[in-house]
Amino acid sequence: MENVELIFEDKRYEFPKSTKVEEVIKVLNTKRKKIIGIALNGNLLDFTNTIEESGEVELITLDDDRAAKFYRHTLSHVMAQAVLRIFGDRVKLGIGPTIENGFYYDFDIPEGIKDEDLPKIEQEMRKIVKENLKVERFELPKNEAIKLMKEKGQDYKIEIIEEIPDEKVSFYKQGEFIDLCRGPHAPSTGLVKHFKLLSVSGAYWRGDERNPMLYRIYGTAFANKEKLDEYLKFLEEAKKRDHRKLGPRLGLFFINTEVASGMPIFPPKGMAVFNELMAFSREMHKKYGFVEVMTPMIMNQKLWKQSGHWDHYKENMYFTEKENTTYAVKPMNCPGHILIYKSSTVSYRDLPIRLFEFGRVHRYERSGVLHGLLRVRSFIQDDSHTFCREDQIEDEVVRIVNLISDLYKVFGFEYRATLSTMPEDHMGDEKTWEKATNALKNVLDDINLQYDVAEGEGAFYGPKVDFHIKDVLGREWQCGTIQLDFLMPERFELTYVGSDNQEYRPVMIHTAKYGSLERFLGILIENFSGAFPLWIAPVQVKLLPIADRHVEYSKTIVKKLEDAGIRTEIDDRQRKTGYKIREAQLEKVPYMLIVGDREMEDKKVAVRLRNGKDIGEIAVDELIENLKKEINEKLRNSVFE
RNA sequence: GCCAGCGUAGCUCAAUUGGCAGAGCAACUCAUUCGUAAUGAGUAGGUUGAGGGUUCGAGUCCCUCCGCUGGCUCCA
Repeated sequence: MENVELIFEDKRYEFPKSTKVEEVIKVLNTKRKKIIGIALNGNLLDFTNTIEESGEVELITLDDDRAAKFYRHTLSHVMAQAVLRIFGDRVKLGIGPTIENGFYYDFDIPEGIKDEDLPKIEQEMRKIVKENLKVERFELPKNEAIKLMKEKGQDYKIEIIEEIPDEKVSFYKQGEFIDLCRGPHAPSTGLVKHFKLLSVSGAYWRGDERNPMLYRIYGTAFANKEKLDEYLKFLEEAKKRDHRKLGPRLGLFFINTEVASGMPIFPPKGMAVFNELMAFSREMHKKYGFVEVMTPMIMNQKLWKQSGHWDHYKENMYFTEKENTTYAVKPMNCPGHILIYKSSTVSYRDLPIRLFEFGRVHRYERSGVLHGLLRVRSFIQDDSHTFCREDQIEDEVVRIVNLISDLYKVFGFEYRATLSTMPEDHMGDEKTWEKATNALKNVLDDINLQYDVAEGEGAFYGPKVDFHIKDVLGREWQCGTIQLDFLMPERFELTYVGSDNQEYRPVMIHTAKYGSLERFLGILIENFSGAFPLWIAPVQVKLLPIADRHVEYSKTIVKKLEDAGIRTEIDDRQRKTGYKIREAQLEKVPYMLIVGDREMEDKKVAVRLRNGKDIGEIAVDELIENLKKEINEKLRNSVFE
């Protein structure tokens, strides 16, 4: 019989091929407790798997990060088992995978699941954990597997089995519960004690809204109680940083949902932040060779028919009518920029032409998807369109990637890049799409930018590279985007004159860097929990005179700071200093300047930071110099720290 | 849009089984002139998201609509 050779902690072991992992662990392990599985050459295997290849083995104990894959998966089965016990056999199972920080399972239940059912299900789950059921695995040929699922009335499972290409499929069994599953799983239900069910929601079967809606229960689970509590506490803390709470409280924005859902309104403080963000983006665009333009908000629908929006984007557009003519409120800025390109004859010497606009766009979004500033119906994009020759694509895309990464660096944001390919609903032929997609792919590979591929997620006119940033709960939001487009130049018959005096077709690169300024601001609020870096803080300095007799001197300081271009306020109300400090701190004002008799005497100010640090007395000129440095260099921390 | 939950003063939250809508903070007035996270007293603030129904009586029970939250779908 064939043997396999395993290396474990520098020692060699031999086993007959196809030995069960459970047996291997018995031999390898002497003392370790709570072993949940192994990694063989980095692949996760549970107790029920067999060893089919030689290689290096690691034991995975419950506290190993990789253990979560095992016990969360098992918990989704435990949850399904509990649901079946409570609601009976008419429950049909959908899918039940692990996710970041937890797991879920989708159920088809005639009477539905309500929030109040969760404690009941959780209780039954704890019973199953207590029963400490052994988790077993078996394989069946597909036709027998289908027969088994038919007996159990599990229609959705049959659908899945039919699509599995392998000859055999695997099942996992614990007590009376059997589920089609690839694994891996914990060795028994007794090992997975620290969990909590979080919410119920609807989810279409296979994510398609033409399919029936199933009930999805989300849960979270960790290796020990401390980690579970820590995560639950994190969720609580995250709520406090939610931009939808913080933003209005800090006077940054609000949304009047009765009048205009998804259309944020910006009072002075929000506008101050907005202006800084725009000024910075403007500066960067200039540095990277873009020129700023402006185009109308409302244009004749025939423009949108020509661009392809009418055929592929109509559902997301707002329309208005006057004098028997239909106009569209722009959902994108590209057609406007195309008009600018077409307004003169372009020579190959003029290319690339890089047009840039802070364009306000309106897009109809279904009511259920709106989310504070992160998902709105009206927003400003720092949008640009580069018109260039095909041989210039690479340079231009690299230029934009650099611009985006320079921009994000200042905020300290990490991003994830994705390459989105041709969607179902698209313009143009597949050959053009392939050309465009490969062009983008080549650039990304050349500059060594890591990315995931998002199949079918491209824009209707071309493939794109998106930059995603996380919010406070770890949800990712698409911000920057680079879209390569061979099709709109075609539809608008854009041309340039080559050196041979012939006409050629340019290529368009659509991009947004922040993406939507609204969305970017929302993410900023959450990431800094409202305590912005000095350069974007709406109020940068607040004067806090101790008594009325200090107000006049304080106002001379306000004047000095304002003259230096620093956004300054004074709190000259008749309140105690402690009260004023508390308020300024809750407003997250970066610098509080306290002025009393001592400071007036010394011709100085006492500086306090919003984190509570007392910097002591400083001369105003020296303070201004330091603040200017902090602002100009866009530092994220105080120069006094 | 779909599934589930929620909607009381500007904000945070109370209101036994259906039985007189209330508190803190904020606002306003007055007093207080105060040193690193809340000075005191007083005043005002509401068609309980909207509309309909059941009832002697509805914030509370039922229906419809609007909005929000978590997901799904869609997307910057």
